[in-house]
Amino acid sequence: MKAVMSFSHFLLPRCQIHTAGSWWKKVHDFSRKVENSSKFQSLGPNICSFHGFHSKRLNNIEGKNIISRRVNSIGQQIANLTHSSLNSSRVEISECKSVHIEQKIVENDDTTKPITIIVFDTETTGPKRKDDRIIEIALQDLSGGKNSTFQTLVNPDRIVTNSHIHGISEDMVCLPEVPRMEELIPIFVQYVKSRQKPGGQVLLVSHNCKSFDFPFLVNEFRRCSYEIPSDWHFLDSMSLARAVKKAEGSELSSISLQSLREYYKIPLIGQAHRAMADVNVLTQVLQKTTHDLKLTSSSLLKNYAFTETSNNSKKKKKNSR
DNA sequence: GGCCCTCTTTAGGGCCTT
Repeated sequence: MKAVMSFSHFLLPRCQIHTAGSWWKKVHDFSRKVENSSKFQSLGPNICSFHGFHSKRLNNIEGKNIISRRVNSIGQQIANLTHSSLNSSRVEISECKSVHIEQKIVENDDTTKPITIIVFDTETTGPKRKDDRIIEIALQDLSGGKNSTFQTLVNPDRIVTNSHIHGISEDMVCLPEVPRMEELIPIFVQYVKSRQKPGGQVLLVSHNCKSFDFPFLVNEFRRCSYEIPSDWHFLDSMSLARAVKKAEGSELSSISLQSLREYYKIPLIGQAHRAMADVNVLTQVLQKTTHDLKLTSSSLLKNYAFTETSNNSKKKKKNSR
């Protein structure tokens, strides 16, 4: 018999810039909890601190001492920051009340390898992956529970050319208290690891992932001398949307996230093109599409997912033709 | 840029993401 994994839809707080001055404290609290938890310890010592993992790569880069000092001092910064020094919360790791909704995705048959599905979205300074930078990231672990969502603005140290799209301006991100990518990556990786079940797999889902979010993430990781963890699997939900559109009798007009939202009559909570608002929509779109296509989480992983390694191999094959 | 579709595959155009 196939087990059934319920998706939960999380209510606010999510789509807002949250209240005063708690973002570093929340990261700090989160880090401390994760470090102290037996679950986290079981994931391996390299993940247990901000500075511990991928240190070989980090030590090879120019200015390593500066970055190491910054990463190492995050805890101290958190402790030192006062509410009066911050105008708004930039990072949010939240504990949310969950609301069970009807849509479910059929869990994989192979229950020995539980799959953590995390929907994510990024906002950037522009559409060019080589030149532009990430300025906002939001994630939502569909298994729900404590700390199931994560969102943050990111300081890109450059002009934001497309505020008209997402409403994020330089005034909001080019601030000393907003974390830069090199500071955020360890926290980001640690968060994902903390959601991964022991011995399980992780599947990161976004819309247009292959051509947009994934290459942006790869570039940011490389720029900061980190590597995408080899056990991270990615899924582009556009491939599911194409399958739904192609299905007989489908009235889906296009495979954009907006069209999918309208097609499935999903209400928009928050501002479209803000990371967490889009994550909310995609979470529900994913439930609907997997339901329509009768896909299990293991079939998602097997038939639709890719890793950085598999993606590179495919590119090499293509280029060698 | 990657993917899909077609007026195709020795290619070109449109969609999608910001």
